[in-house]
Amino acid sequence: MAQQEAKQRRASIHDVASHAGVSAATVSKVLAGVTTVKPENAQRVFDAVERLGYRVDPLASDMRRAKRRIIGAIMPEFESEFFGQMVTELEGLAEQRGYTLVAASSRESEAREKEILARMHDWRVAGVVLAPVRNEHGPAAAFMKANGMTGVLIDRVLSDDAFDTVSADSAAASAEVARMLVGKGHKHILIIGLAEGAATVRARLEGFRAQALALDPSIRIDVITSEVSVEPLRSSLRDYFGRGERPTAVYSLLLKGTLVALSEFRRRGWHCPDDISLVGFDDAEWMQVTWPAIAAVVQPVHRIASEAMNLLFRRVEGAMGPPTARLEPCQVLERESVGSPGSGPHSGGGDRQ
Amino acid sequence: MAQQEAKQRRASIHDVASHAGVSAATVSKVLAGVTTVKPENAQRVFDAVERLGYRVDPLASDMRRAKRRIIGAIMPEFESEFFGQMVTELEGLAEQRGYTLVAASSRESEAREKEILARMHDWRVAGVVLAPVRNEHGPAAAFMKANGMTGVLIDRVLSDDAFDTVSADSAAASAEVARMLVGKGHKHILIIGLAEGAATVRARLEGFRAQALALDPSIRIDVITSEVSVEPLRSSLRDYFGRGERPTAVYSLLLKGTLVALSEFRRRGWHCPDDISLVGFDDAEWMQVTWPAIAAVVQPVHRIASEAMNLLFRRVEGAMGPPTARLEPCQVLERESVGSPGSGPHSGGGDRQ
DNA sequence: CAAGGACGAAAAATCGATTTATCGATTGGA
DNA sequence: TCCAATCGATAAATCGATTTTTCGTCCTTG
Repeated sequence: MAQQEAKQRRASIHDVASHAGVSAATVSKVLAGVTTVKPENAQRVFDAVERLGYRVDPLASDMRRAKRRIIGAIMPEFESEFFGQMVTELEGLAEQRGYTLVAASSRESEAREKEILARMHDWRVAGVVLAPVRNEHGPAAAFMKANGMTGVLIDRVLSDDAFDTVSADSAAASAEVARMLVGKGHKHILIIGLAEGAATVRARLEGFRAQALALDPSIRIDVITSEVSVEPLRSSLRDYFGRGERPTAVYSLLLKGTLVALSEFRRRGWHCPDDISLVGFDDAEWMQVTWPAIAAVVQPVHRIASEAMNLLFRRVEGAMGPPTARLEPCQVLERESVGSPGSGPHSGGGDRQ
Repeated sequence: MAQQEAKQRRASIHDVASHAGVSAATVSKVLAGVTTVKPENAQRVFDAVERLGYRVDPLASDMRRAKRRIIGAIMPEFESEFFGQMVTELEGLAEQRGYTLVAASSRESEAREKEILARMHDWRVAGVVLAPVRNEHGPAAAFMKANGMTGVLIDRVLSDDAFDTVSADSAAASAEVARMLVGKGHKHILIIGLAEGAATVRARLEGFRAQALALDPSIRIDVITSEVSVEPLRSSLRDYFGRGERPTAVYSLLLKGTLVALSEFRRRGWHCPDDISLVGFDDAEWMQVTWPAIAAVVQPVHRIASEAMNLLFRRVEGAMGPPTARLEPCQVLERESVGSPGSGPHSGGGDRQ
């Protein structure tokens, strides 16, 4: 029954109307749950819907409303666990409310980010969840403002004067990492990160530095950053170690940095935590199955996603008022990659101290 | 200029028409590149478009065509590198052709997979790229057939009687792994995998077994599979080692299995490749920065994605003919996790041999 | 000079739903 | 008994494009 006509063309609201012996307007009202329809007619509509296997065409349905039931999501990439989980969460939450999520990857390019946003504006999306490539002051956010779009900024942002923001509490998490490392007796720590991720990465850096120095003013903290990509970071790190610098711990402010640090350790034959300790911002599944397991800061993906969607839908429904800036707490997982300096077989206090 | 009216409502084709002093139909034709328009009028249209910042509304534009410029993508998950890259690739390819990609995660559930598909059918997508949870014979593919949808199946499929399929050449890659392990002298090899991924995983298994036995008929190959999830696999593996089984190499047919194997090695304090060798199907960035780097089969994500899109668009444009089944070659990366049996310090031939 | 094309553009139909305006029938009150 | 209010449902307008049809000119030709 439903099989044969499926091959042809799908039933429209008019087909349902004629089968039920009512007008299309009545069908629309019945399906919208309006009560001013005679129960008998409503039943005939439901029967016809059932018989024809009718389903509302979301595209046609959205035509007549100003805000369409589409949410856009723009992430810098999909390849990492963090953003992968984020998209999964956002998609589920959008679907729960009857919205369709259109996700796109800016591939770490601000130009592309803006283009995608323009295309989403063409679609007249109800709202956008944007994880900016750089920070909240980029061209994408500006475009959203200029065009009166509603949206929420996540991840690489701290606060904004136009949009709600939701991020992991990088500073607090970094302070906890500092307590952990200083508590273990580390007095020379290297921090690696990208300068580009401005707001958030700076928060991670400052959160760590402030806490570490408060605990031990004599501590030495070196910082290596790269402007844009990861590769310069790798060579800087190589130079740094090549100069004979021997920090007893490394704190990476981003996942790719953790990988770079690990591969440099490999090159030099250093082992964690005997030769050097390592903590990374951002957790990944593999980190707990390696020798040693890598200590990491876990971002609350689920909370960030659901808070972002809550805030977004509040705005979509017309909520006014100043933008809010939320920080969700992270969890710091202490694993085997962190030890006390000088406790390993190779030991070595380095050239300083 | 463009700023102020942006806040209000966007310019429609009729606004452009009246500004240019022509009809909406003419505007549509000019933008579609029809040549039967007087150059003078065409210029006026372009000017008006420029002045108003007009952009076609894709939703309204799609209303009148049977096949809409939307492509659906359904993946079992977004969290792994493979599917993350896949979505990125697919999105880029769809965009190149002026299509919008709507991606959704089936979260490894066939029921959800079918629901998503039904929703995409509601959107009247031009085509679907489906990476089925289980294989090509699931309810999702059946739904697509029953509803006359056009689509391409990827990844966990071998061939289908209705849809084009594109997968990594699992069998060939596994044969190469077999050559590698047997060549190193391994005579007792354990294979772990999920039974569920039927077609592909079976191809990986058989591809390995056939080649290994061809090279050395006396070789012992044990197989541990779990029906659905990874956890049973973990406990089976634990039991297996607990019984005193000591294969000299493990070949994992899927990424999660590689993680499980690594974590079991960890529990027992075994090191690669001294105590046991390890090869995994599917590569990940972290695998080359661990001690040791993990040997892996790399799937040609880029080729799979672009082949899938090529085939899909060919069908969207009306191409007929029997479905094709493509297998794209993988690359096997031999890394430090693979050695010769008995060469390590702990050595140990196990209880058999 | 009238009929037949050719050309360019406007008018109108269409896609599939939602929403507003309208209409007919029933009911109530004066 | 007549007008007004109420109820339920239909007709029509709308959303923003595309596509088909129609229409008016100008040109050509017998």
